[in-house]
Parts: sequence; C-alpha cells; structure tokens
Amino acid sequence: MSADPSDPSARRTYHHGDLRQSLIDAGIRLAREGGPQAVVLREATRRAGVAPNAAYRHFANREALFEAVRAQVLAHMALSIETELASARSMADPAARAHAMLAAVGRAYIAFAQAETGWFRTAFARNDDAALPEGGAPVAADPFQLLCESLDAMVQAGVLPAERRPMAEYLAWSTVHGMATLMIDGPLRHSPAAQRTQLTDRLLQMVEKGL
Amino acid sequence: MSADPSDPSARRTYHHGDLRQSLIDAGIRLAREGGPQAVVLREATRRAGVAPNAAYRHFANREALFEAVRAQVLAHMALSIETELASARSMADPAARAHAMLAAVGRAYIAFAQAETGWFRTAFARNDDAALPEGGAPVAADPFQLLCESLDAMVQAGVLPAERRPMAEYLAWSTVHGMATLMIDGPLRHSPAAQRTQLTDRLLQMVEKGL
DNA sequence: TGTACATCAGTGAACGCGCGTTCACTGATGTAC
DNA sequence: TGTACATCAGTGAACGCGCGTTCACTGATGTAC
Repeated sequence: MSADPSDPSARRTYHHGDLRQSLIDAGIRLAREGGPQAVVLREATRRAGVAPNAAYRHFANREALFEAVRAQVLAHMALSIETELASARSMADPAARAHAMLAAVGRAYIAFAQAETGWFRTAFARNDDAALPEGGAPVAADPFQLLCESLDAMVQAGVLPAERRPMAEYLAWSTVHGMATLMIDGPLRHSPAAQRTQLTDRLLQMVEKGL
Repeated sequence: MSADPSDPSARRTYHHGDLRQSLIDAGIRLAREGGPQAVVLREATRRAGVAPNAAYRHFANREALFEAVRAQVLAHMALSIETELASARSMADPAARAHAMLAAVGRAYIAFAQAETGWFRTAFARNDDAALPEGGAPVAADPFQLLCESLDAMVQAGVLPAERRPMAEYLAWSTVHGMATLMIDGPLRHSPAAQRTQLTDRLLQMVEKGL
C-alpha cells in the first residue's frame, strides 16, 4: 500500500493521520544527522510531506517541537544504556554487580556519544529553562536515573561508603560527560579507537577509586 | 578626542585605522555576551562602525573572523587560569606545590566557565577541523598547556607515578570540563553557589586520589 | 619638495537564502437529531 | 439510516528578519621620480 504518510503524493486522505508523531520522527532524524541546530521546523514539515504551517496544529512553536524531539532522544539514549546495563545487572555477587553496573553506564554513555553524536548533543542541548514536561518529573527512564541506580547499588553492596553517596552522581556524570565531549568535539576528536577505549577504561578506574 | 573608531560619526578619516583588531574586539564582546552563535559578521562590522563588506578586507569569511576571535578568547582564558595558578606556583614544598597547581587549574577552569560562560563556550566551540593557526602549534599559553605543566610538576615532585602520567591530562580535563558543562548547561545550572564549590572540591579530590 | 599614479581600505546597493510565523481559506470528519 | 452542521486538520500565499557574500565604486594613502 502507498500509505507512507511522509510521501505527500502517496497520501490518500487530506488528513495526515498522525502528523504530530511524524513531525517528531522527522525531528529525531534531523537531530541524528545534524544535532540540535538541525531540528528545523520547516524541514520537519517537508519530511512529513506537509505544509510548513501545518505544524502549528500540533506544536505551539519550534521550541515545543524541539522539546518533544529531545524527550524521545533522551529515551533512545536511556534504552541504549539500559541494553549495556542488562548483562551487568545479571551478575550474582552484589559488589561485583554494582561495580559492573557503574562501569556499564559510563561506558555506554561514552559509546553513545560517539555512535550517535547528533542525538547526544540534542539530548544535552541547553534549553534555558524550557517548560518541563507536564507533571514536573522527568520522563520514564533517563540516563541520569540509571547512573543513580548504579551508585545506590554500590552503597548497598558496601563498596561505596554511604556518606560518599550524596552528590556522587554529579561527580561520576561530570567525568564521563567530559570525556564524551573531548572525544566528539575536543582534542580527542581524531584519536584512534584503541586509545579511546584505553582512556575510557582508565577514566572509569579513576572514578571508582576516587569516588 | 573623538577618536573612538567604533563610533562611525566620530571617525575622522575614511580609513578606519585598525579595523582588523576592532572586528576581533567586537567579536570578543559578542562571544562574551552570547557565545559562539553570537559572533556574527554583520554585527561585528556594525559595532566597528563600518559597512558589512568591509570585513572582507581583513578576513576571508565569517569562519576566519570567528577563529581569530576564538584564539583571543582562549588567551583570555589561559590568562585567567594563570592568575589563579600564580600563588600555587610560589609554594616552597614541591609536592604541596604540585598538588596546589593542579587544583588551581581545575578550580580556575570551572570558575571561568561560570564567570564567562559565553567565552567558555566559544573557546570550546567545535570547528570541524578549522585551519590551525599557521605554524601548526597551538597559540602561546593555552589552558591545556597549564594543565600539562601541573601534571608534570606532580611527577617531578614524586606525587604522581611516572607511568600514570601519559594521557593523564585527558582524564583530568574530562573531569573538570564535564563539571563545568553540568554547571552551565546541565542539571547543576541552578544549584546554589555553596553546593558548587563543595562539588568542585570533591571532584578535585577525586581526581587527585584516582589519577 | 612636488606631483602622478598604483594600491589599499573603505562604501552603497543588492543578491539569494532559509527561517519562524500569521492570515484567511477549505476539505474531511464526526456528532446530534 | 440520512442529513445539517460544528469542529478539526490541513493548504496557499505571504510577511519580515537577518544573515553571509558579491559587485562595481571611490576616497585616502604612500611611493617613485
């Protein structure tokens, strides 16, 4: 069937069907290819096969579309980390498991930044206090939650003293986020893969030891 | 005297005098206020009191102007770190001095990011392999050099095993850069000052211990 | 010291681009009776 | 089951904006003789 709504000529009905999600999908593709800057309302409507102003039936403005895109990108990222986390989660020994979990989150975070640079940048794009999604609380599973979970597991396993737990997520996150940034935008941009994995390993060791 | 070249009406001569540097200065001001995005060629010429196309006598294009601005911003940043570094440098005991130097660089880096967010972003703005300044080597003193120097001092003072020295600059830099980013763009954006300094302290401890 | 002339460093006007957004509209849908 | 009509979700055309950049130009400067 020629039911692909992204092809305007193939569209049977005057109405689109699910334009809202189509626009978000287009935005996600744009973000993947070009980062937050590339999430452009007109281009999203073009890809959805619709007039530019049609977007305004579903989003107040460009910013609103962007935030919807960003939320889904964040979910993608969380999923990607969750996948790496899964095998660590299944370990028997609590201490080993906790360590493995923290390392998995860190490794997956850095890997995601490199594999999906556009998304990574979008996920982190500062939004000058954009309205939070309704309900105030952040969306389902976000990468940050997974990090917190790993740290909690370390406390429970007795590998991280409880008094060191508060704020530890920010220390760990800083470290890993910084390395990701250096690797995609900074001086490590062109470093060979072997060096990168070695650096990542040492970084994670450093966190574990220093936390 | 009405010799301010940035005021077009005050300009005596048809020629500007030092338009190149004036454009860079304007760019630096723009960067300070609005980050890399704000470094806009037309606005720079406006501030220099000159027709937009006059810029092309001095720069091949917008990118060239931007790189010139960026280089000077980097110098500002290095200077700012150097200032904080000075007192640490004067310490007598080599081990204490080396530790103090590393901490000073880290603290100053994070402080700069918060005090001069626009510049900080500009300094780090990815340039997709923009042409390096002629000579290949980076400019005089850049923040990275100061970090390396501190680490070298630690090795010489015997507080950092020599075999850990290679690549250590990237570990330290990651950490501190990540924290800076979290504080200006991320979840720590609105955290109170006290929390920030506490986090910074713990972060630096973590690096020292884990390196 | 004075003048001719090449070169330098500006001007003025215009270009095309792509963006976000608004307006008045119309075709399609679904609901009340 | 059939029809009237309100509502919904699109269209087409246009807006103003600011950008980077190019063109042919001209006023100012400095150098050779």
